[in-house]
Amino acid sequence: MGTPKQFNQMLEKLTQNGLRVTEQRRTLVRIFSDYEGYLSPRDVYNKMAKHYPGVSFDTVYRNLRLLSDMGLLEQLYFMDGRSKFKGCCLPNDHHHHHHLICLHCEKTVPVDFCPMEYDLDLPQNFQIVNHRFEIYGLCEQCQHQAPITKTS
Amino acid sequence: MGTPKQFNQMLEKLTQNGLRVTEQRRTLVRIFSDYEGYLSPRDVYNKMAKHYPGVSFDTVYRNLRLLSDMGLLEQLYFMDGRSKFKGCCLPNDHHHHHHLICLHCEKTVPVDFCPMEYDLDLPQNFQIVNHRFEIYGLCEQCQHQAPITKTS
DNA sequence: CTTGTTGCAAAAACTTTGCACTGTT
DNA sequence: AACAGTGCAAAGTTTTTGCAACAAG
Repeated sequence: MGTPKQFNQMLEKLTQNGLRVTEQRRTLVRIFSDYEGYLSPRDVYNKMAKHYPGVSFDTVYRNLRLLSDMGLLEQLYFMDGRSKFKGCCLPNDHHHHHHLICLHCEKTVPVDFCPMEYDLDLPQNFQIVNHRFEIYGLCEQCQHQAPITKTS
Repeated sequence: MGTPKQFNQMLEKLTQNGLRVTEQRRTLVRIFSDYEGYLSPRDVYNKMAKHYPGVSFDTVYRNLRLLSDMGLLEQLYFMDGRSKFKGCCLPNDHHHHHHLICLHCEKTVPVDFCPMEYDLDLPQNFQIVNHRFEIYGLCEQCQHQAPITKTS
């Protein structure tokens, strides 16, 4: 997940959409372009609070929502229902893909394989709208340190 | 999803685990053996309340949790994070499988295809713990009546 | 009778909303 | 100067917990 490139692209897209670039938003964008995994609203709030002791939760929520509506962030509900955000993979890489997700650090690795490209032998009468495919596990780093986190 | 067979199996399993069969639990089990899709805690509460105007939410929650811990119910967080439960497919059918899920009525169709059986060319160093594969769409019935519900 | 289960009430966690003030443009 | 964005406080949801009364075995 590129740092300066993604950072600038995200800020640009903000102004393109007629949004103002406040310090809070700049920080938010920084946080996500510096981190290649998922963060919960609370994680984000904590990171934000280091720069702005006075940030409020609702600002975090509002901006997370805004940025994901705008396509800058990807929101995912984990298997256990927790809401998480991460910076979207860059538009260049922006072909359809899925992710390996580390249960411990929640960083991700993109996977090109998509089950929908195969002949799934699905019932004819079911109209497909969408699908979801995620692989959960432990990345190399976390395999050594991690007490196994529960999956769901 | 069998009705009387599943109903009895579920009650049996309750007593096997040393749990008491209360009217509330009997009703809960009935609800799930009569319905082949996912229900939210609130859905369940509403259905329960028809039989027991005085049921409390916490009883619903407690029992949903108990029954899924015991393996009688399957809990799933949808793509939009909503928590849902459904009766587990019977032990006989209980080989690994995934589901088509109707976005409108939330009924399910099992799918035998599992992406993990293929050679996914994953990074060697990632230790897989778990995976998730779901296909969302509209079942035949709902294709005709349904105003498309948003997916996530 | 013993002990698990329930309903109530209250609280915790998470997310959203209204409003006056502030900071970007 | 105009108005989008922020912080605060308050409220809406969903889920959990403590406790006394109750009911299943």
